[in-house]
Amino acid sequence: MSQRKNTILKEDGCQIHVVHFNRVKRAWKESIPEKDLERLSLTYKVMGNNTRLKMVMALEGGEMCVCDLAAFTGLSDSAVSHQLRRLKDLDLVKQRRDGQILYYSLNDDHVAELLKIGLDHVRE
Amino acid sequence: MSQRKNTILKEDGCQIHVVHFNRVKRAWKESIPEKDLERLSLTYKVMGNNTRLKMVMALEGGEMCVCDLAAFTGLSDSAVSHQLRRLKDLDLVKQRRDGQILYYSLNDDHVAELLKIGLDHVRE
DNA sequence: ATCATATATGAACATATGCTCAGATATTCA
DNA sequence: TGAATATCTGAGCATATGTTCATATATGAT
Repeated sequence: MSQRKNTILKEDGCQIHVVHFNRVKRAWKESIPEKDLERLSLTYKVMGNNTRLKMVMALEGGEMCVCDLAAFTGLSDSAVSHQLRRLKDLDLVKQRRDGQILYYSLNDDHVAELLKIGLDHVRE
Repeated sequence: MSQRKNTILKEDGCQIHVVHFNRVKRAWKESIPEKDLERLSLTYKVMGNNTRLKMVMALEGGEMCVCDLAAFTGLSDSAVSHQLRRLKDLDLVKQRRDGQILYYSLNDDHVAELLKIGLDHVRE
């Protein structure tokens, strides 16, 4: 294995400098479609915020409505509603209407699994 | 269960309006320490970015050095180095030096698990 | 219908984030 | 030792993000 950077001329004419071009090629070949990557990173990103993460963790204990989550987080109903929409856009939570009240809950158990593994990691 | 907002006077003197105060109290009681939450949300946040996520997924296939990751992502060595530091600060990756070359790899299998569950969720 | 309640939405603004660039470290080799 | 290579770091800047505020929509009660 070479221990020095090699200059590679890619098909598109660009020059790059790498130590292990075979590893780069493998990574390219194994990489998932850009669209999937985009959605995956959005999924982590949406959990990667104190407010939203608090909300998601609260919903682990059962469904709650917007104003409950606002009281819980100490934010305005509006702020909570904005964040709930982001969580819903990525299918992390779902909603159920009962009259004027919208009840939010975790969408599936992937979310709880992500929380569990994340916590395991943080506490290791 | 009441279907109307109730006005609650908290111990700190603040008034809040909630439908289900018991649920809010339970969520408070079950919530994790702020410091853990902060680190947990940082962990998701650091994965919630296209560049860093690409890098982490590439490292699933084995260790790579900075310039390999730069070539893989199409970014500068500097940009990659900055992002690797963020990943390392949260113990998502570790490094090993061999001469001038620093090899980065996934720190533990929590990372791979997070990737797997995230992908399951996105592809559901 | 009209009004009150619960939630959603868009604009605006302050802060955070990601990249680039210039220069600093660290390691190897002559 | 000094030059070359690989990576790191801090500042700066353009863009993204999170909250507030004002207002809109949806449901229920009178």
